[in-house]
Amino acid sequence: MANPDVAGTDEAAAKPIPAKEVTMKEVAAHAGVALSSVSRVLNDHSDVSESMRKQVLDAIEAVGYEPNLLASSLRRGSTMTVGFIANDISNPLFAEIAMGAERRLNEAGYSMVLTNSEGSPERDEAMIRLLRWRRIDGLILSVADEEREGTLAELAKLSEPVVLIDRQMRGAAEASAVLSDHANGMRAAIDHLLDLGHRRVALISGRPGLRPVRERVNGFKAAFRARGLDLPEDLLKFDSFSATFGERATHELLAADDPPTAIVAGGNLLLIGVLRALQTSGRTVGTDVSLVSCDDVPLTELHSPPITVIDRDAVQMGEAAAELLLKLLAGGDGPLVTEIPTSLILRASTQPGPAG
Amino acid sequence: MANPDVAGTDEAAAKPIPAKEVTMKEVAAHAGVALSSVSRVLNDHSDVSESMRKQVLDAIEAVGYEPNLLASSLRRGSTMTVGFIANDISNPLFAEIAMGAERRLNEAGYSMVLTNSEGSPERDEAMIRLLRWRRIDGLILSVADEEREGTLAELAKLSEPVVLIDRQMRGAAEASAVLSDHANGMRAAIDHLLDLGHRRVALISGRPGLRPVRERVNGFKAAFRARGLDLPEDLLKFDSFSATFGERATHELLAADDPPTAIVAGGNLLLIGVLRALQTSGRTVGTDVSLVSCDDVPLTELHSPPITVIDRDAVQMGEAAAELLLKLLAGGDGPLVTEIPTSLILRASTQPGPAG
DNA sequence: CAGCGTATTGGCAACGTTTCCAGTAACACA
DNA sequence: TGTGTTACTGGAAACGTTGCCAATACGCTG
Repeated sequence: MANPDVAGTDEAAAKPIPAKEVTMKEVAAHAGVALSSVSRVLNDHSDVSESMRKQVLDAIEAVGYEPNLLASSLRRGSTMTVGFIANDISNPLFAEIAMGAERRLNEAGYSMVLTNSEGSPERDEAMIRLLRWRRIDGLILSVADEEREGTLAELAKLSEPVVLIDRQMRGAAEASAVLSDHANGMRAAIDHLLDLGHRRVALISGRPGLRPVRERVNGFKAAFRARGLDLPEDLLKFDSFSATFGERATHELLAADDPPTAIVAGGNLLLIGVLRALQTSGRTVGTDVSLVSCDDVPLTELHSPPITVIDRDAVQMGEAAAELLLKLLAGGDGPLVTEIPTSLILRASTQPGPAG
Repeated sequence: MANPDVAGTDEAAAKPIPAKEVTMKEVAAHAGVALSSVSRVLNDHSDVSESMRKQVLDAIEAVGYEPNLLASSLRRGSTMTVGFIANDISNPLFAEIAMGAERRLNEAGYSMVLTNSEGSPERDEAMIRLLRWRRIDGLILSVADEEREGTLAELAKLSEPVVLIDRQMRGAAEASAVLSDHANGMRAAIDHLLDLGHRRVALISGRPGLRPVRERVNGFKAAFRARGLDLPEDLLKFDSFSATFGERATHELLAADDPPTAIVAGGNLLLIGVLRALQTSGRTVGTDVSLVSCDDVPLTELHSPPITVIDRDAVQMGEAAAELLLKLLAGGDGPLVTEIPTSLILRASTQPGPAG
């Protein structure tokens, strides 16, 4: 009576028919065999006769059976699922990392659950917890805040293997990670600018709470120190990795008494802000102000003039992360670390400076 | 004896201790109550005394209980999970749609599983199947091929609600969808170019197998027809939505006898190819060839000259998709369709043409 | 012909939840 | 004191799998 008109009418029922799920039990009944035999066929067990296999497969076909991965995972204790927490999927860089990771994981039979923390540490925590409750087999993540206690606590409760992307966390000497060599990349970029005669070099970046920032600052400092030059402390601007901050910081820098002759933008969103600011303040990239950005995106290549960048292979980072995780899942013991190189791509946005 | 040294040694064991999972059973035992009471507390059932609630919550705290969502979902018959299949996460457009959808779904207590078909219809199918087997409660997707039989078949087997993003599928009059109004956007863009005096207008796009392409072509034709002008059939190039095709098509167009004076790129990847080709062939955007692209990305705004685009709010599309799905999940009956408007953003890449 | 290994199959107890149904105690009322 | 009601609690059966163990049949050896 819940479904008075189940029979007959070919008019599509308003409410989808509850449609009792077809289970292995129905398959077994239809084939006239035991439940366990169906299971054996489905899992390619060795002790299955050819006739049994055929009988069961036919029955599966006949009744339209579809496995229930929830039940299977519950029983097996493994979900064949890996979580991926990105702090901003809309950033093409992360998207590429995710792609690389997913491709490799799929090859190995795992599927990937991608979630977005939108740069919020609270969401990081919530996502880790949720994925843990869903019993993922492993986790790849790039936390929004390396210092956050809550995140560390949530991770500590996770007994499955974890691989960090470009992050290092305290009390997690045991954490596996894929790290890109930002320090050397930045070192090369600053050397290049210094060679061109620039001395007033600005760096606009997110907060040093994150490894990429720390490493880049290290590279930055190293380059100046190596030549016995003073660090232009007043030109280092740290806040968020956003376009709005990039714009604000650039305006501040340009308005100062002794403005920079070169600017390094620490990410593709920051770059957008920097370019906007340069444009509205009427400066020309290259001739008025030299410019270096981090990570190669379409904009850097197609801008006029094209923009010099510190690049790295994001897809490769994702693949490497998946690779490490798979090793750990196979029982390998960590921590495992892969370092991804960076390279400096020279373009017309970097031109000789005052002393050059 | 599987774990001879479980006790005592604080030296971290090489293999993580199997760590028998803490279940509701342990909570019940520790609190000295029945399993069902623990469940009632956890699910905020009405008939629970205050003392019982406290007792159970304390026990949960004490034994460090964590819910097993697999078991819960199996029993309940609902996973509170929605699948999202994108055909290219690395495209910022899809990333924004995904963000919008996830945000809205999270508010409603659902979590989103994002997967990437990388533009492959086979992967589309595999993903739909996998998500079905994982017993998702609903699906948002943008298929790679609207005609593909296999995809239709997989979708037909899915009894949960589905919302398409910018797609229309045969035999799925019953499919809910979020559609953007590409036809009017393109119509406006072409009108604009015709007003400027362009007659030789080229369109570079993916294959007409996808709704956005069909709709744009409709808008394109409508604009010409409305003025009694002949359609420049030779300037319509359809293949893939890739940068390489954009580049190849542009070279072909420019090399022809009567090259276009304006080009419309049907997507942000195509645009990259078009710009590369224009650059290598020494044409200046705006003065030599007018240019219109679809979807506003950083590159279009910051290019010199800035590029005129047919824009739409991608985040809003994602939110709308989630909204529709939530209505369907709440028992509303479909099909539901939301149309998202497009708008033409005029920039310097479109300049007067020969007849203007 | 008894005995035994081999190959295959069936039965059943898990996995960790939720939910229905009964049961209990306390209490008020007649 | 018996009865009905209310407010809670416990027990047990699901949900759809998998994997262990026992059971069966068969062919072969001694």
